[in-house]
Amino acid sequence: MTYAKYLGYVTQGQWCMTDMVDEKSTTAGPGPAAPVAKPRGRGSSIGPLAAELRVAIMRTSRRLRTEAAGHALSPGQYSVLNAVSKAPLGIGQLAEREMIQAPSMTRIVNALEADGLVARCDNPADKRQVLVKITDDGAARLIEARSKRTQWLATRIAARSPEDRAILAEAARILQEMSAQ
Amino acid sequence: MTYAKYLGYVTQGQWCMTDMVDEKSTTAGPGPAAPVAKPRGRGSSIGPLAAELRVAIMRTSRRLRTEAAGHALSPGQYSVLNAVSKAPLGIGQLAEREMIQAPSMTRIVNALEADGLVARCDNPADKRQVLVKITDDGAARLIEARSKRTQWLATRIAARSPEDRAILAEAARILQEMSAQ
DNA sequence: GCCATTTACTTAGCATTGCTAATGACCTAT
DNA sequence: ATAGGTCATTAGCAATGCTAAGTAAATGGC
Repeated sequence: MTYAKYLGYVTQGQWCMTDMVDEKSTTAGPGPAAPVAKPRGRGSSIGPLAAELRVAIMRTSRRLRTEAAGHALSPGQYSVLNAVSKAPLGIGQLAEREMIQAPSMTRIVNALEADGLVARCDNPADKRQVLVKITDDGAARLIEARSKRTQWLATRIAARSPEDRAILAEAARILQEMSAQ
Repeated sequence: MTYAKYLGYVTQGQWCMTDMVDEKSTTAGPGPAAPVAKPRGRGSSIGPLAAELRVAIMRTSRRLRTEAAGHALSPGQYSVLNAVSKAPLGIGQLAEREMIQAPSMTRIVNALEADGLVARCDNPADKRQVLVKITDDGAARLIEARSKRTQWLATRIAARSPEDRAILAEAARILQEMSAQ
Protein backbone atom coordinates (compact mmCIF):
# COMPACT_ATOMS: atom_id res chain seq x y z
CA MET A 1 0.00 0.00 0.00
CA THR A 2 2.75 2.35 0.89
CA TYR A 3 4.06 2.58 -2.59
CA ALA A 4 7.61 2.12 -1.45
CA LYS A 5 6.89 -1.55 -1.30
CA TYR A 6 5.99 -1.33 -4.93
CA LEU A 7 9.42 -0.27 -5.98
CA GLY A 8 11.97 -2.70 -7.15
CA TYR A 9 9.14 -4.23 -9.01
CA VAL A 10 8.28 -1.24 -11.05
CA THR A 11 10.73 -1.07 -13.86
CA GLN A 12 9.44 1.86 -15.76
CA GLY A 13 7.07 4.71 -15.34
CA GLN A 14 3.54 3.63 -15.57
CA TRP A 15 1.80 6.20 -13.53
CA CYS A 16 -0.66 8.55 -14.88
CA MET A 17 -1.24 11.49 -12.73
CA THR A 18 -1.33 15.08 -13.57
CA ASP A 19 1.97 16.30 -12.45
CA MET A 20 0.41 19.61 -13.00
CA VAL A 21 2.04 21.41 -10.20
CA ASP A 22 2.99 24.95 -9.81
CA GLU A 23 6.46 24.41 -8.83
CA LYS A 24 7.82 27.85 -9.10
CA SER A 25 9.73 27.36 -5.89
CA THR A 26 11.98 24.55 -6.89
CA THR A 27 14.83 25.39 -4.58
CA ALA A 28 16.21 27.26 -7.47
CA GLY A 29 19.65 28.59 -7.39
CA PRO A 30 22.08 27.11 -9.84
CA GLY A 31 20.27 23.84 -9.32
CA PRO A 32 21.20 20.26 -9.97
CA ALA A 33 23.30 20.30 -13.02
CA ALA A 34 26.61 21.86 -13.67
CA PRO A 35 27.30 25.05 -15.50
CA VAL A 36 28.50 24.55 -18.98
CA ALA A 37 30.41 25.80 -21.87
CA LYS A 38 30.01 29.48 -21.48
CA PRO A 39 27.15 30.08 -19.19
CA ARG A 40 28.16 33.64 -18.99
CA GLY A 41 25.79 36.41 -18.52
CA ARG A 42 23.18 36.14 -15.87
CA GLY A 43 20.49 34.71 -18.04
CA SER A 44 21.42 31.10 -18.47
CA SER A 45 20.68 29.58 -15.09
CA ILE A 46 19.95 25.98 -15.87
CA GLY A 47 18.05 24.93 -12.78
CA PRO A 48 15.08 27.24 -13.01
CA LEU A 49 14.88 26.73 -16.73
CA ALA A 50 14.78 22.97 -16.30
CA ALA A 51 12.10 23.25 -13.67
CA GLU A 52 10.02 25.58 -15.74
CA LEU A 53 10.40 23.57 -18.89
CA ARG A 54 9.50 20.41 -17.06
CA VAL A 55 6.29 21.90 -15.80
CA ALA A 56 5.46 23.31 -19.21
CA ILE A 57 6.01 19.99 -20.90
CA MET A 58 4.18 17.91 -18.37
CA ARG A 59 1.24 20.25 -18.33
CA THR A 60 1.04 20.40 -22.09
CA SER A 61 1.36 16.66 -22.43
CA ARG A 62 -1.43 16.25 -19.96
CA ARG A 63 -3.64 18.54 -21.98
CA LEU A 64 -2.73 16.67 -25.13
CA ARG A 65 -3.62 13.37 -23.54
CA THR A 66 -6.86 14.70 -22.16
CA GLU A 67 -7.88 16.26 -25.43
CA ALA A 68 -7.00 13.13 -27.30
CA ALA A 69 -9.30 11.09 -25.11
CA GLY A 70 -12.74 10.24 -26.27
CA HIS A 71 -11.78 9.00 -29.66
CA ALA A 72 -12.28 5.37 -28.87
CA LEU A 73 -8.57 4.74 -29.34
CA SER A 74 -6.39 4.60 -26.28
CA PRO A 75 -2.83 5.88 -26.51
CA GLY A 76 -1.59 2.34 -26.54
CA GLN A 77 -3.92 1.31 -29.30
CA TYR A 78 -3.02 4.39 -31.24
CA SER A 79 0.68 3.73 -30.99
CA VAL A 80 0.33 0.15 -32.07
CA LEU A 81 -1.96 0.98 -34.93
CA ASN A 82 0.49 3.58 -36.08
CA ALA A 83 3.42 1.21 -35.88
CA VAL A 84 1.59 -1.47 -37.79
CA SER A 85 0.38 0.93 -40.44
CA LYS A 86 3.67 0.73 -42.28
CA ALA A 87 4.40 -2.97 -42.12
CA PRO A 88 3.14 -5.96 -40.16
CA LEU A 89 5.04 -6.59 -36.96
CA GLY A 90 5.20 -9.33 -34.37
CA ILE A 91 3.97 -9.03 -30.81
CA GLY A 92 7.45 -9.03 -29.44
CA GLN A 93 8.64 -6.35 -31.79
CA LEU A 94 5.68 -4.19 -30.92
CA ALA A 95 6.22 -4.72 -27.24
CA GLU A 96 9.84 -3.71 -27.53
CA ARG A 97 8.96 -0.61 -29.50
CA GLU A 98 6.42 0.47 -26.93
CA MET A 99 8.65 -0.52 -24.09
CA ILE A 100 6.10 -2.75 -22.49
CA GLN A 101 6.09 -6.47 -21.89
CA ALA A 102 4.70 -8.97 -24.34
CA PRO A 103 1.61 -9.89 -22.33
CA SER A 104 0.55 -6.27 -22.22
CA MET A 105 0.96 -6.06 -25.95
CA THR A 106 -1.06 -9.20 -26.42
CA ARG A 107 -3.89 -7.54 -24.59
CA ILE A 108 -3.72 -4.40 -26.69
CA VAL A 109 -3.66 -6.39 -29.90
CA ASN A 110 -6.60 -8.44 -28.66
CA ALA A 111 -8.60 -5.26 -28.19
CA LEU A 112 -7.65 -3.95 -31.61
CA GLU A 113 -8.47 -7.27 -33.18
CA ALA A 114 -11.83 -7.41 -31.43
CA ASP A 115 -12.60 -4.03 -32.95
CA GLY A 116 -11.50 -5.24 -36.36
CA LEU A 117 -8.72 -2.71 -36.63
CA VAL A 118 -5.93 -5.23 -36.99
CA ALA A 119 -5.69 -8.88 -37.96
CA ARG A 120 -3.34 -11.60 -36.83
CA CYS A 121 -1.54 -13.47 -39.60
CA ASP A 122 0.74 -16.43 -39.55
CA ASN A 123 4.34 -15.94 -40.44
CA PRO A 124 5.18 -18.78 -42.84
CA ALA A 125 8.85 -18.42 -42.02
CA ASP A 126 8.32 -18.86 -38.29
CA LYS A 127 5.09 -20.30 -37.13
CA ARG A 128 5.67 -19.24 -33.58
CA GLN A 129 5.34 -15.67 -34.55
CA VAL A 130 2.11 -13.79 -35.05
CA LEU A 131 2.17 -10.93 -37.49
CA VAL A 132 -0.12 -8.06 -36.68
CA LYS A 133 -1.47 -6.39 -39.78
CA ILE A 134 -3.63 -3.29 -40.05
CA THR A 135 -7.03 -3.65 -41.68
CA ASP A 136 -8.79 -1.13 -43.88
CA ASP A 137 -10.95 -0.15 -40.96
CA GLY A 138 -7.84 0.26 -38.87
CA ALA A 139 -6.17 2.49 -41.43
CA ALA A 140 -9.24 4.67 -41.65
CA ARG A 141 -9.51 4.92 -37.90
CA LEU A 142 -5.84 5.78 -37.65
CA ILE A 143 -6.10 8.67 -40.06
CA GLU A 144 -9.07 9.99 -38.20
CA ALA A 145 -7.38 9.65 -34.82
CA ARG A 146 -4.23 11.20 -36.18
CA SER A 147 -5.87 14.44 -37.14
CA LYS A 148 -7.91 14.64 -33.97
CA ARG A 149 -4.83 14.07 -31.90
CA THR A 150 -3.08 17.04 -33.33
CA GLN A 151 -6.11 19.20 -33.64
CA TRP A 152 -6.05 20.75 -30.23
CA LEU A 153 -2.40 21.67 -30.56
CA ALA A 154 -2.77 22.89 -34.12
CA THR A 155 -5.50 25.27 -33.06
CA ARG A 156 -3.36 26.83 -30.37
CA ILE A 157 -0.36 27.03 -32.65
CA ALA A 158 -2.40 28.76 -35.29
CA ALA A 159 -3.32 31.40 -32.76
CA ARG A 160 0.28 32.30 -32.00
CA SER A 161 2.49 34.79 -33.71
CA PRO A 162 4.83 33.66 -36.47
CA GLU A 163 7.75 34.27 -34.15
CA ASP A 164 6.28 31.98 -31.53
CA ARG A 165 5.70 29.33 -34.15
CA ALA A 166 9.31 29.52 -35.19
CA ILE A 167 10.41 29.10 -31.61
CA LEU A 168 8.15 26.10 -31.15
CA ALA A 169 9.51 24.51 -34.28
CA GLU A 170 13.03 24.91 -33.02
CA ALA A 171 12.07 23.70 -29.59
CA ALA A 172 10.48 20.60 -31.07
CA ARG A 173 13.71 19.76 -32.80
CA ILE A 174 15.73 20.33 -29.66
CA LEU A 175 13.43 18.29 -27.49
CA GLN A 176 13.54 15.42 -29.96
CA GLU A 177 17.30 15.43 -29.84
CA MET A 178 17.40 15.62 -26.08
CA SER A 179 14.96 12.83 -25.46
CA ALA A 180 16.56 10.61 -28.06
CA GLN A 181 19.76 10.41 -26.07
CA MET B 1 -13.23 -5.02 -23.13
CA THR B 2 -13.36 -3.27 -26.39
CA TYR B 3 -12.54 0.06 -24.97
CA ALA B 4 -15.32 1.76 -26.87
CA LYS B 5 -17.67 0.55 -24.20
CA TYR B 6 -15.55 2.39 -21.75
CA LEU B 7 -16.15 5.73 -23.33
CA GLY B 8 -18.85 8.03 -22.17
CA TYR B 9 -17.67 7.09 -18.78
CA VAL B 10 -14.15 8.21 -19.17
CA THR B 11 -14.07 11.91 -18.71
CA GLN B 12 -10.43 12.59 -18.87
CA GLY B 13 -7.23 10.94 -19.88
CA GLN B 14 -6.07 8.35 -17.50
CA TRP B 15 -4.07 6.11 -19.69
CA CYS B 16 -0.44 5.60 -19.41
CA MET B 17 1.12 4.22 -22.43
CA THR B 18 4.16 5.32 -24.22
CA ASP B 19 2.84 7.28 -27.06
CA MET B 20 6.36 7.09 -28.14
CA VAL B 21 5.67 6.52 -31.75
CA ASP B 22 7.79 7.32 -34.67
CA GLU B 23 5.26 9.25 -36.41
CA LYS B 24 7.61 10.89 -38.79
CA SER B 25 5.24 10.17 -41.58
CA THR B 26 2.46 12.25 -40.25
CA THR B 27 1.91 14.11 -43.44
CA ALA B 28 5.35 15.52 -43.20
CA GLY B 29 6.52 17.50 -46.09
CA PRO B 30 9.29 20.02 -45.78
CA GLY B 31 10.90 17.99 -43.07
CA PRO B 32 11.31 18.75 -39.41
CA ALA B 33 10.73 22.37 -38.88
CA ALA B 34 9.67 25.35 -40.80
CA PRO B 35 11.95 28.19 -41.77
CA VAL B 36 11.48 31.07 -39.45
CA ALA B 37 10.90 34.71 -38.94
CA LYS B 38 8.73 35.55 -41.86
CA PRO B 39 6.66 32.47 -42.15
CA ARG B 40 3.93 33.64 -44.33
CA GLY B 41 4.03 32.48 -47.81
CA ARG B 42 4.07 28.74 -47.88
CA GLY B 43 6.29 28.11 -44.91
CA SER B 44 3.94 28.23 -41.94
CA SER B 45 2.24 24.89 -42.31
CA ILE B 46 0.65 24.39 -38.96
CA GLY B 47 -0.24 20.73 -39.32
CA PRO B 48 3.23 19.23 -39.55
CA LEU B 49 4.51 21.52 -36.85
CA ALA B 50 1.69 20.51 -34.53
CA ALA B 51 2.30 16.84 -35.22
CA GLU B 52 5.97 17.15 -34.63
CA LEU B 53 5.64 19.22 -31.53
CA ARG B 54 3.13 16.78 -30.16
CA VAL B 55 5.50 13.89 -30.59
CA ALA B 56 8.37 15.86 -29.12
CA ILE B 57 6.37 16.81 -26.07
CA MET B 58 4.88 13.40 -25.48
CA ARG B 59 8.20 11.70 -25.87
CA THR B 60 9.95 14.13 -23.57
CA SER B 61 7.22 13.90 -20.97
CA ARG B 62 7.47 10.17 -21.12
CA ARG B 63 11.18 10.35 -20.50
CA LEU B 64 10.65 12.75 -17.64
CA ARG B 65 8.15 10.43 -16.06
CA THR B 66 10.34 7.41 -16.53
CA GLU B 67 13.42 9.10 -15.17
CA ALA B 68 11.50 10.41 -12.21
CA ALA B 69 10.36 6.93 -11.29
CA GLY B 70 12.15 5.01 -8.62
CA HIS B 71 12.17 7.75 -6.06
CA ALA B 72 9.49 6.22 -3.90
CA LEU B 73 7.19 9.10 -4.70
CA SER B 74 4.62 8.68 -7.42
CA PRO B 75 3.75 11.65 -9.60
CA GLY B 76 0.49 12.00 -7.75
CA GLN B 77 2.14 11.92 -4.37
CA TYR B 78 4.75 14.37 -5.54
CA SER B 79 2.17 16.81 -6.82
CA VAL B 80 0.19 16.70 -3.63
CA LEU B 81 3.22 17.04 -1.44
CA ASN B 82 4.30 20.02 -3.45
CA ALA B 83 0.91 21.66 -3.26
CA VAL B 84 0.71 21.15 0.46
CA SER B 85 4.24 22.38 1.06
CA LYS B 86 3.11 25.99 0.98
CA ALA B 87 -0.08 25.82 2.97
CA PRO B 88 -2.43 23.13 4.24
CA LEU B 89 -5.23 22.33 1.81
CA GLY B 90 -8.42 20.33 1.92
CA ILE B 91 -9.01 17.15 0.01
CA GLY B 92 -11.43 18.82 -2.34
CA GLN B 93 -9.07 21.65 -3.12
CA LEU B 94 -6.28 19.24 -3.82
CA ALA B 95 -8.50 17.14 -6.04
CA GLU B 96 -9.52 20.16 -8.05
CA ARG B 97 -5.95 21.28 -8.47
CA GLU B 98 -4.92 17.88 -9.70
CA MET B 99 -8.00 17.54 -11.78
CA ILE B 100 -8.99 14.24 -10.23
CA GLN B 101 -11.97 13.29 -8.14
CA ALA B 102 -12.06 13.50 -4.38
CA PRO B 103 -11.97 9.75 -3.73
CA SER B 104 -8.77 9.44 -5.74
CA MET B 105 -7.26 12.22 -3.70
CA THR B 106 -8.32 10.54 -0.49
CA ARG B 107 -6.40 7.50 -1.57
CA ILE B 108 -3.27 9.48 -2.37
CA VAL B 109 -3.41 11.31 0.91
CA ASN B 110 -3.89 8.01 2.71
CA ALA B 111 -0.68 6.73 1.20
CA LEU B 112 1.23 9.88 2.08
CA GLU B 113 -0.13 9.79 5.59
CA ALA B 114 0.83 6.15 5.99
CA ASP B 115 4.36 7.12 5.04
CA GLY B 116 4.31 9.97 7.51
CA LEU B 117 4.81 12.63 4.86
CA VAL B 118 1.62 14.51 5.56
CA ALA B 119 -0.80 14.75 8.46
CA ARG B 120 -4.54 15.31 8.55
CA CYS B 121 -5.74 18.16 10.75
CA ASP B 122 -9.14 19.37 11.64
CA ASN B 123 -10.29 22.68 10.34
CA PRO B 124 -11.82 24.45 13.32
CA ALA B 125 -13.83 26.67 11.03
CA ASP B 126 -15.45 23.79 9.19
CA LYS B 127 -15.36 20.41 10.78
CA ARG B 128 -16.35 18.67 7.59
CA GLN B 129 -13.09 19.57 6.05
CA VAL B 130 -9.78 17.83 6.57
CA LEU B 131 -6.68 19.91 6.21
CA VAL B 132 -3.68 18.12 4.79
CA LYS B 133 -0.45 19.43 6.20
CA ILE B 134 3.08 18.52 5.26
CA THR B 135 5.31 17.03 7.93
CA ASP B 136 9.02 17.58 8.39
CA ASP B 137 9.68 14.23 6.82
CA GLY B 138 7.47 15.19 3.92
CA ALA B 139 9.26 18.47 3.37
CA ALA B 140 12.60 16.71 3.35
CA ARG B 141 11.39 14.10 0.93
CA LEU B 142 9.94 16.77 -1.30
CA ILE B 143 13.21 18.65 -1.60
CA GLU B 144 15.00 15.46 -2.43
CA ALA B 145 12.44 14.45 -5.02
CA ARG B 146 12.37 17.91 -6.47
CA SER B 147 15.98 17.95 -7.45
CA LYS B 148 15.90 14.42 -8.79
CA ARG B 149 12.89 15.22 -10.90
CA THR B 150 14.56 18.02 -12.73
CA GLN B 151 17.95 16.46 -12.81
CA TRP B 152 17.55 14.52 -16.00
CA LEU B 153 16.29 17.52 -17.86
CA ALA B 154 18.83 19.87 -16.35
CA THR B 155 21.63 17.64 -17.49
CA ARG B 156 20.41 17.66 -21.07
CA ILE B 157 19.82 21.38 -21.03
CA ALA B 158 23.27 21.98 -19.72
CA ALA B 159 24.66 20.16 -22.72
CA ARG B 160 22.98 22.45 -25.23
CA SER B 161 24.21 25.67 -26.67
CA PRO B 162 23.18 28.98 -25.12
CA GLU B 163 21.07 29.64 -28.18
CA ASP B 164 19.17 26.41 -27.70
CA ARG B 165 18.64 27.24 -24.08
CA ALA B 166 17.18 30.57 -25.01
CA ILE B 167 14.78 28.87 -27.38
CA LEU B 168 13.72 26.38 -24.75
CA ALA B 169 13.10 29.16 -22.29
CA GLU B 170 10.87 30.92 -24.76
CA ALA B 171 9.14 27.69 -25.68
CA ALA B 172 8.43 26.96 -22.03
CA ARG B 173 6.71 30.30 -21.73
CA ILE B 174 4.69 29.74 -24.89
CA LEU B 175 3.64 26.26 -23.89
CA GLN B 176 2.53 27.47 -20.51
CA GLU B 177 0.36 30.08 -22.13
CA MET B 178 -1.09 27.66 -24.62
CA SER B 179 -1.97 24.98 -22.13
CA ALA B 180 -3.40 27.45 -19.70
CA GLN B 181 -6.15 28.40 -22.09
C1' DG C 1 17.47 -38.54 -36.02
C1' DC C 2 16.10 -37.50 -31.18
C1' DC C 3 15.98 -34.86 -27.00
C1' DA C 4 17.13 -30.33 -24.54
C1' DT C 5 17.16 -25.53 -24.74
C1' DT C 6 15.57 -21.23 -26.37
C1' DT C 7 12.10 -18.20 -28.38
C1' DA C 8 7.32 -16.29 -29.17
C1' DC C 9 2.99 -15.79 -27.66
C1' DT C 10 -0.87 -16.62 -24.48
C1' DT C 11 -3.22 -17.28 -20.03
C1' DA C 12 -3.73 -16.30 -15.11
C1' DG C 13 -3.37 -13.43 -11.35
C1' DC C 14 -1.72 -9.23 -8.79
C1' DA C 15 -1.01 -4.08 -8.19
C1' DT C 16 -1.85 0.74 -9.14
C1' DT C 17 -4.81 4.45 -10.37
C1' DG C 18 -8.76 6.62 -12.19
C1' DC C 19 -13.91 6.85 -11.93
C1' DT C 20 -18.91 6.60 -10.20
C1' DA C 21 -22.30 5.67 -6.54
C1' DA C 22 -23.64 5.64 -2.02
C1' DT C 23 -22.97 6.88 2.96
C1' DG C 24 -22.08 9.72 7.02
C1' DA C 25 -20.93 14.09 9.11
C1' DC C 26 -21.42 18.75 9.07
C1' DC C 27 -22.73 23.57 7.48
C1' DT C 28 -26.30 26.81 5.67
C1' DA C 29 -30.58 28.59 4.53
C1' DT C 30 -35.51 28.68 5.10
C1' DA D 1 -35.85 22.99 13.56
C1' DT D 2 -35.69 20.89 9.44
C1' DA D 3 -34.33 20.47 4.47
C1' DG D 4 -30.84 20.66 1.34
C1' DG D 5 -26.08 21.20 -0.01
C1' DT D 6 -21.02 20.23 0.74
C1' DC D 7 -16.87 17.47 2.21
C1' DA D 8 -14.74 13.32 2.89
C1' DT D 9 -14.76 8.36 2.94
C1' DT D 10 -15.94 3.59 1.59
C1' DA D 11 -17.15 0.17 -1.87
C1' DG D 12 -16.79 -1.57 -6.24
C1' DC D 13 -15.70 -1.34 -11.39
C1' DA D 14 -12.55 -0.56 -15.47
C1' DA D 15 -8.12 -0.06 -17.77
C1' DT D 16 -3.22 -0.87 -17.95
C1' DG D 17 1.12 -2.38 -16.31
C1' DC D 18 3.82 -6.36 -14.47
C1' DT D 19 5.45 -11.26 -13.26
C1' DA D 20 4.97 -16.28 -13.51
C1' DA D 21 3.75 -20.29 -15.73
C1' DG D 22 2.21 -22.93 -19.82
C1' DT D 23 2.04 -24.19 -24.89
C1' DA D 24 3.85 -24.38 -29.63
C1' DA D 25 7.57 -24.01 -32.66
C1' DA D 26 12.56 -23.41 -33.95
C1' DT D 27 17.46 -24.43 -32.92
C1' DG D 28 21.43 -27.09 -31.17
C1' DG D 29 24.10 -30.97 -29.25
C1' DC D 30 24.93 -35.84 -29.25
